[in-house]
Amino acid sequence: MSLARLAALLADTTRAAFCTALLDGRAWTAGELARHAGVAPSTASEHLSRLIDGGLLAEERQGRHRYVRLAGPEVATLIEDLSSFTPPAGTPGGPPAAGSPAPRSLRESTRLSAEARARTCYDHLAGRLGVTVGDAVLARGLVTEEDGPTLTARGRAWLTDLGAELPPRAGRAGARPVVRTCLDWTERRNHLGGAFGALLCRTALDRSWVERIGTGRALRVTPDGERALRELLGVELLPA
Amino acid sequence: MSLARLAALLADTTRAAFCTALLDGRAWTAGELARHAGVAPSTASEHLSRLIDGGLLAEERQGRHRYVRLAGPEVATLIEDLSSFTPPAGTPGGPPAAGSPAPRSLRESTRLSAEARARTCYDHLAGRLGVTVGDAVLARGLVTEEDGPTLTARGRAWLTDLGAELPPRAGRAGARPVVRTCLDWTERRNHLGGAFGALLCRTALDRSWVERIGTGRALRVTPDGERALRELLGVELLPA
DNA sequence: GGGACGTTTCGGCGCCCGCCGAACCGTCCC
DNA sequence: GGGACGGTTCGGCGGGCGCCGAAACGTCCC
Repeated sequence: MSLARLAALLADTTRAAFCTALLDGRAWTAGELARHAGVAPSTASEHLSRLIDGGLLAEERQGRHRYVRLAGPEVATLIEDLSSFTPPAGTPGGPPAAGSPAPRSLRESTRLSAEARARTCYDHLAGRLGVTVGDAVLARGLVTEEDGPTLTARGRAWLTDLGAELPPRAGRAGARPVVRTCLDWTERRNHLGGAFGALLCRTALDRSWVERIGTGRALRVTPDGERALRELLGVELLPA
Repeated sequence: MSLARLAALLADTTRAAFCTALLDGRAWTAGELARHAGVAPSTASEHLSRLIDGGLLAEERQGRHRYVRLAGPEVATLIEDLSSFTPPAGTPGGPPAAGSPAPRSLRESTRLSAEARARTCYDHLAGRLGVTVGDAVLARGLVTEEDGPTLTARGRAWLTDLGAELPPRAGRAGARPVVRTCLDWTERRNHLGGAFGALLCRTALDRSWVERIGTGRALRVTPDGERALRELLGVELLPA
């Protein structure tokens, strides 16, 4: 596949909307995506097939449902890179954004504020929670930003204490970078991505420090989570 | 500009060919690009205007010529990222590649072999020279690949000895990373990019360690360059 | 001034692609 | 079995976009 072909996959507003939606890291059904983008199910179906053929999405069939998700972290990174190339607020999937219509319903509005508080961004933490954790990790010297974000020896030890382990090839040439900064749409500041960010998020979910709210990308911090944040990172969360 | 709009700029084979050509880091005239891509000058003109409007290219008018180049390192990185996403040999701008027609002329063939030996990849070194330098820098501990490529203290000292200086904000959040690996099209291995790679290339050109051959991206290593490589990096170049 | 040349603007053509609705297929559940 | 529902396939429509050639504009050089 050529550069042009790959770009063409993302060059359609509907397909782009699908990909941005899938940036939450979850699997969506074809119908959900169709409604989300405001197109007929038949149209969505065709788009999905093209995105899958192109290797951007992976599918998983369950009964009469067709679940799709981003094919991998590289795809998420690619889409983030492209999106962050042009952040003039108001992009679909972006922040409430001046100039874009205000949320039309109460339901919509609570969803937005929940997502602003804490959510996933592909496979890592975002929203105020993500930015706060990122700041704390930096302040405690677990990660340094000298010469590009890097996990320090201290950070490595911290992970070991935590009982969490990075994938063996993380950071090697061609593999996923250990630490990546990712521009947070709602906070307009960086949060942590990369293998380290993903590991943190996975750990937090595994240990029930955070839970999914409903079917979206929004998260809730549990009491266990608040305690863990305080003890491990010295972070005191503001009340919602 | 939305994700889709940005992608649409690269979703056309002609515009993609322009961008890949411009990855050599030089400024091309509109006519050169038109001939390179095999389209009428009028067509090329329109494409260029769109790419410039979209912020991917920068233009500079000189007399009756319109010179264009990539708007910045971020653009180069973006295009590299997209291209490297799909390296099934035979891509335009890629390696000679099995399945693609062999070079049709002697001129073409010598150009290709010169580029395979040494060339620029946007603003850093590529080809066998680029890969060799990358290996040496790694072997001497100037750069480490633990946890993502990073410049070491030793590398920093080496730069000072050399009298070369990184831009002040390099590596900071949002700024250009100091070291980046970039997949080499001809060698199928990584060479060095990022601010460090660019600095090396600039220094080499400034001090006449390498020279441009003709108007393309190909480079020639000068006798001074061979000496510098030997003394600074312990590299012995193979005869062409 | 005049000719060569690089570039741009404008019409016009043709194709590709995204969209929908209708019909159909599978799965799930009563 | 039958109905509801999610997804897919197909035909057809419309718009956008890339292409070219012709004509015009600017610059450079004789």
